[in-house]
Parts: sequence; C-alpha cells; structure tokens
Amino acid sequence: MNDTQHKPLRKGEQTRAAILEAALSLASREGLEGLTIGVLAERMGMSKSGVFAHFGSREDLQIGVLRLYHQQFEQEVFYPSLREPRGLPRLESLFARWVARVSMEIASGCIYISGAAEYDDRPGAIREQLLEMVRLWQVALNKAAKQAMQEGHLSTDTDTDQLVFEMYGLVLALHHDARFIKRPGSVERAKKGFERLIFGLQDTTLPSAVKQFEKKSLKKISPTL
Amino acid sequence: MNDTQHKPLRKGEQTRAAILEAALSLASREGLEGLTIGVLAERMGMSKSGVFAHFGSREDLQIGVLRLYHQQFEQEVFYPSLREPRGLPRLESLFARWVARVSMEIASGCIYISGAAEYDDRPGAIREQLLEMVRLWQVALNKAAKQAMQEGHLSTDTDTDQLVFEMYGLVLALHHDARFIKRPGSVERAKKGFERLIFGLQDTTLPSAVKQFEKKSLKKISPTL
DNA sequence: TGCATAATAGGACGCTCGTTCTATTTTTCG
DNA sequence: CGAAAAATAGAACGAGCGTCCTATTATGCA
Repeated sequence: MNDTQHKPLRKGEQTRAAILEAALSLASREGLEGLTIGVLAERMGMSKSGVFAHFGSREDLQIGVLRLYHQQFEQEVFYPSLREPRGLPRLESLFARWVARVSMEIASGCIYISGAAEYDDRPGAIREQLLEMVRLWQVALNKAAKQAMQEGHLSTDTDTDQLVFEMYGLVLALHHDARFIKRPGSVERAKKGFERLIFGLQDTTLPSAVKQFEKKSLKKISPTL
Repeated sequence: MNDTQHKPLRKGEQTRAAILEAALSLASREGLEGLTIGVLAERMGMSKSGVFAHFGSREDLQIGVLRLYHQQFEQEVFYPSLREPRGLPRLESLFARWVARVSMEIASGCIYISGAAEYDDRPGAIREQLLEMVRLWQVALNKAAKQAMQEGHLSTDTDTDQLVFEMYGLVLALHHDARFIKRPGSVERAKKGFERLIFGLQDTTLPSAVKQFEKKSLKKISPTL
C-alpha cells in the first residue's frame, strides 16, 4: 500500500494517446458533445470497454481532448509567434497563425469556437476547462496588443479589449462563413478586416495618419468593387 | 375520399402553436439538436405521443421551430428597419435591432448562430432550411449596404460583402463574449466596432475624410483607455 | 344532444448511449 | 521463462431517445 510505486507502463499510455488523437479528430467534426465512445471504439478497432478503460468517464475523455487541442494550438499558434519581435509584428503573427489554423480546420472545425457554442450554459468541468483556455488566449492577445501600444506601433489610447473583441469577431466570421455557409474568400476577408482594424489604430499624430490614409486607405480598405 | 374537405380545427392548431413556442424557448437554450420531445412534453404537461402527434417527426418539429424563429426575427429586426430611409439609416437600424435582439437573447441564445455551429456539416433538411434563412439575412444586409453606397452614404468602391462579413463578425463576437464568457460590455463593443467600421467607409473625397478623421477618430475609435 | 372526428394518453418497440462486471489476452519485469 | 499486473474484450445493465399502435377523451358540428 505504501512501497509499491507503479510507474505507468508503456503500452497503455501509447494507445491512450492514439485514442485521444482519434477523439480529437472526431470531436472536431461532430463537436465535443457529439463525441461518442462507441464510434470512437469502432474507429480505433477496439471494443467500447477497451477504450473506456483508459478514461474514468466520458467527461474525462472530453477534457483530455480539450487539453490535447490546447496543446496543439499553443504549439502552432502561440509559441511560434513569440519568436517575432514584440509589438505589432508579434500581434500580426498571432492573428495570421490563428487564421491559418482555423482555415486549415475548415474541413474539421475549431474546438474553441464550436465548444463555445456547445457549452454556452451547460455547467460543468468541461465548460470550466474550455473557458479557462479561451480566456488564456484572449489574455495573450490582449497582452500582445498592449505591447504594440507600448512600442509605439499602436495609438497610445488604443482600447485593447476592443481590439481583441474585433479580432475574435473576424475569426468567428471566418469560421461561420467557411464552415457553415461554405463561402469561398472568407480567409481573405478576415485578413482584410484585420488590416483595416490595425490601420485605424496605428498613429496618433494627424499628419502621418493623413499620409497613411492617403496612401493606403482607398486601396486597402475596399479595393474590389 | 373526395368531397369531405376538412379545414383544420381550432384546438389542434392552437396547442401546436403553444408547443412550438415552448420548443423555441427550449431550443434557444439547449440548441436545436438538444431539443427533445420528452422534455418538451414534460414542460407542456402533455404526454410524449400527444406532442409528437402534432408533427410528423422530430425533424419537422425542429423545422417548425426554425420557421417560428425566422418569423420573429423578421418581425423584430427586418421589417421595422424598412421604415427607415434607405441608405445608411436603414443599415444602421438593421444592425442596431440585430444587436438589440441578440443582447436580449443573452439568457437564451440566437438560433441562427448556435444552429450554424450545430449544422456545420450535418446534412439534411434542417441545415438546408437554416442555411437559406442565414443567406437571406446576409443578402438583406448586403442590399442595404449597396443602397447606402448608391445614396452616397458610403464610399462608391465599398466592398459590401466585406462590410457584411465584418458586421456579422461583430455580432458573433457579441454572442460569444456575452453568452459563453459572460463578459459585460460586449454590446457596447459591438456598437463601437460598427461605428468604426462605417466611419472608415463613409467618404471617398480625401478632404472631408480628413476632416472627419480629425474630428472623430481619436475620440470615437478608442476613447476609453 | 348525439355522432363523427380530432386530440391526447399510455404503453411498447428497437436503438444507442455511458457505464459496470467478469473473463481473457497481452505486456512487463525479476 | 513464469508470475504479476496491465490491457482489452464481451456481455449486460438501466436510462433516454424517436416512433408506432391502440385505446380513451375531448371537441366541433348537424
């Protein structure tokens, strides 16, 4: 009861990881709430109880999926952007990588976004976990925006909460139009929206603002029609 | 078989309508896919089969809910805005009423938005119906934006698809932050985003643009911090 | 008021779900 | 290798689901 310390053995962890990967791919398509142990077992070529044994409950499985997604998101979006110089470059990188990831996920789906809809008001551990992750991501964006302000890349009176709100809106619109409506060109629209958003916050001094306005506004803001 | 034409009697239609209302309220909270006949029957104080008999299937019930929501949306958002003069006033009214409706739905939820997440890639009649409604709404917004262009309220080279995309993004962000994160101030942020959005598209001629820029930009775009 | 018919209740069906229990196979390690 | 332990399979459970069938109640009209 006290001396026999079991370090987890190999095979178990290995298949557990494989199950989680399959579960993530499944939950991306069907939603976390649509993730079912039976289908997961079938896809793994295992029995239901075989899959189940790796997790104490379905909820634990779902939370595992959530954590795996978070980890991938950090790896693909957050960490690489930290290599960019702080300020606007880093903020732009965060947005660009975010958009790139979501647009790669068009065939599957972003769990942060679909999960937000599923766990609107369904209390429990899953909602709590998801909420923490989304909050973390918004805080990261906010911090990058504030740094861009301090570096002089954005106007000193920039409302960074507002900026993050609108960035999030652009990605949500991208997700909506691409995933649900299946309309092409959404990625470009999200990028254009971000450029316009940043442009409006770039300079405090009027002269340079006017110069930039003259130079880029009409071509950058609405060039198509 | 041929002569006895039954016009639908009163009681039936009446309870059917009551069921649909309860179903809408339920689906707003739990999602269309979370709408269950058992719970609905319980809330109505009826038996499952009693409720079921009013609809050929659960899918028909869900489509009925969808149509009811659409009808309310038209009544509260679309039609009243048609009384505003065409152009920017009407566009602004559409957005303001839309935001007002979504922010009243914070306790429940917008079915257009939650439904979009649920029926991302779940083919069938429900998705088709929902898709048609959302498309219709986006077309209406686009039309209003184009009229605002023709009336000279927006720059002649405005990309109205882009404008609608960003308007949708603002409402999606509102829905996300208010419903999921439960963060206050989201309504104001959506409104502010819209103002900034419109402001950037208001004038083609540089002089007046500069004038407006000077006058409103710094105070309107990011006044808080 | 009666009678045809619509509206509803009650129960049963087949299905899928998460979960549990027990038996069997596979892996790990002295 | 062989024993202990972990990993998996298989079957069963209770619950909830949509749906169907049949009986009963309520309604509307001659």
